[in-house]
Amino acid sequence: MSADTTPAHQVADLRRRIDDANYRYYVLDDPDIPDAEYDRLMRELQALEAAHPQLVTPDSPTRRVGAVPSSGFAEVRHAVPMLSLGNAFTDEEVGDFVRRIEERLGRAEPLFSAEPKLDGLAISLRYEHGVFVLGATRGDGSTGEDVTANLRTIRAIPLHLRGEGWPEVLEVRGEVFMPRAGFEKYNEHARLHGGKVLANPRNGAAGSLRQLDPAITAQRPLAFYAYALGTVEGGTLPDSHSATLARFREWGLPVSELIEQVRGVAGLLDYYQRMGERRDGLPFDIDGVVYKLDDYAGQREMGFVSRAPRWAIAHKFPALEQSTVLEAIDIQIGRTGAATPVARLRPVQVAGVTVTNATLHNADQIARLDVRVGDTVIVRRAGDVIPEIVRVVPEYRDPHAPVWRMPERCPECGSEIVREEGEAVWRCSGELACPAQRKEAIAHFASRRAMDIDGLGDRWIENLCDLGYVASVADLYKLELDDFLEMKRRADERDGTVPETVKGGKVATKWAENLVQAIDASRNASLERFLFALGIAHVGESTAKTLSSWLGDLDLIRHLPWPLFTLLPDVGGEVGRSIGHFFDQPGNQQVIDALLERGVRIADAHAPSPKLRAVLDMPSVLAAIGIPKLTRLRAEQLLAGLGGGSAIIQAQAHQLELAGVPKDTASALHAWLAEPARRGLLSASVAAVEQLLALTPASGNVQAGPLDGKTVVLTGTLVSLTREEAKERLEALGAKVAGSVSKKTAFVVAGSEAGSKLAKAEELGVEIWDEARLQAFLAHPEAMS
DNA sequence: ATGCCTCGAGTTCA
DNA sequence: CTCGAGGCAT
Repeated sequence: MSADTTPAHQVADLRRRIDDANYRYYVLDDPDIPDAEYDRLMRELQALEAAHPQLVTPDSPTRRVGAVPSSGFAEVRHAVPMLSLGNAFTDEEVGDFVRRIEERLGRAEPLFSAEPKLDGLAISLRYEHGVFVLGATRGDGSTGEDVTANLRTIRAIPLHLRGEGWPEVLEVRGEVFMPRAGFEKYNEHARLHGGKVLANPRNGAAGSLRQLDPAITAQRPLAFYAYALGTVEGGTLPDSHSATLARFREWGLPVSELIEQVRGVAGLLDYYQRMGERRDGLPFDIDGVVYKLDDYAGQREMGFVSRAPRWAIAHKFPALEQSTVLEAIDIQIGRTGAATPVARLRPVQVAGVTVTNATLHNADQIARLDVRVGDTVIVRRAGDVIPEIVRVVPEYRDPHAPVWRMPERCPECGSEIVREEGEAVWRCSGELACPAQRKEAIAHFASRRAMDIDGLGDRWIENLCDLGYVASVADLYKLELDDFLEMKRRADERDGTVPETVKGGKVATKWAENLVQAIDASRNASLERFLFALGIAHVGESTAKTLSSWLGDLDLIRHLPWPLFTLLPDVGGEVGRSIGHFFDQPGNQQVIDALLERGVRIADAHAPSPKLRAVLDMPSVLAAIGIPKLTRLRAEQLLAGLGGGSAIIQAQAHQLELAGVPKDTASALHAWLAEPARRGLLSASVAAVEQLLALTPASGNVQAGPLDGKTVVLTGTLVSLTREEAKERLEALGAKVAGSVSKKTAFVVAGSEAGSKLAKAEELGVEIWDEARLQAFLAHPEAMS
């Protein structure tokens, strides 16, 4: 056995490699070994130390957990007090801060260190001869609690310093925090296993350090950044803050990469602005930034006011959370009848805007939060723009406030509000008898992505409906200029508003002319948009496109038995039935007839796509109908045995069995067929298969696109073309343009200011194209793969 | 049956 | 953007 494979050497080697791995991960942010490898090293070290207990040292990485649970925390006095910071909320306050320093020091634009203000817990770490010996919370600034055992479990905190040149005693101050990803993951795990769910990352970090059992702290995903100096004995440090932080890094202490050196008020405010923009994208929560005068001589000269230094200040971001009072919960009825509770709030400023409404999603959400009218609630505007109610403040609850219940009747039409078995949403059962659903249906029909009737907004739709000009979307196409003007006159009269006038005192009419023209322009519609505009449940843009491109003709679609729809990609039983149900309603067919009568034309009707031949087979249709026990395989046998689809309807039970179908399947089929409506559906479906086959061209111009079968995703802002144009051009080459990134995505086109989708793509290792690459590809699609 | 992956639907404010 | 839920691959 050679000298460097003795247990002592092996232990030393393993410890060095583990320390290096931690250093690369937490300080350099550049891990070089996978987690599994790290775990392997740790296990190896544990095994060696178990076999050779004499080799165990207190600063071994295996000793991070090991202390027994304590019954309380000892007090620790901070020799150098841990400071609190003054706050600035406005640019003026920052200007005042800088001016005070410049005046007292007699220097213009001194150098500042600008740092993110982490939302965690301030702590102090004491290293003696390079070994971590004591860690304490801030407490009241002069006395904190000894949480050494808990801090030892945090991998970002080195148990001994690297390199050389550290003073005999070094106190490092910094922030312990919980990165968002770790917080989410921890909570997900806790929810699944019935553990304690943490309210937010900040509370998570604080609570974790106050655990009496370090083994619990070890489970929590905590991290640490150093940002200040405490006591120093027996050694010297550089004469500036930024140089000290650089030294910290060399010694293996993690320091945020976001810290910068800036000058002048403009430099400070620019940093604040940039951090504000990046805030949502950071892996941890920050509640502002901190500016510190960089040179220690200047800091000493500035001194303190009470406990806060005059040489540093925290510039806070506007609060993302605010409390306000929930004044009412209203019910909003959507296009599909969904009854959505909306919180009416006492107006409050959140992250720079006034919030008065917030969605409560559905009744379950209200029950979860236990929100009641009159409650004081916390409102948040997080990464997205949409405000939400985070929780109620139970202390301010009126003890007599009743639990909120979904009203039994629709506030718009009085119909019953019902909930489907197993569904989350409650719906108004009034359908098109409900004025709210009618208005929403019309608004959807007219919307940009549907028929695109420019200028027909909510206000006009409301008036047209309320004053009886329009009951269905078809009525839009019989309106004339005078109808609009009369409608406006009556609306003004009703509301007591004064009609708008143009020069010369005449009543304004241009808006009405524009509307008539916009409605006329919408008469030429593509089948895809028209189908989408109808507002069939489960048929959005994508499904409308599928129906249009595969079937091609409105007349065909509106009379097709529903099982046929399920042959198309992404259309299953639920969606197929929904389409069929829509066209089964005589009222809907009448509306379509009226639209066509009043001049709506489908611009791009065509024969069914040749692609249809590949999927158009009788067994699939039979299997889709949902006859008990009748799988595709059985359907095939059945058809072979009976010699055709229509024979099934006439067949007696024993004939079915003769056809080679098991007894139970045969009797199930027979029982199913007993109902006339089902026989009708079956025979119509069988006939439709034949008809469709006859209509579908055998083959044809199914040319292979270079992107056939590939899914691509667009994100960010493109300069040379709009997102719509890019989508169309990619689709023309055979691509499917999806809205979210997954591992199946072929590539992501990232424009400027790309956000989460780009991050997701990077995470999944999906190919990323910039705009130039897209342009090059579109110019010569055949040249690239 | 289970677990992705998409799609549909609903939502706020300037 | 985010949920819920449908479709489909495994």
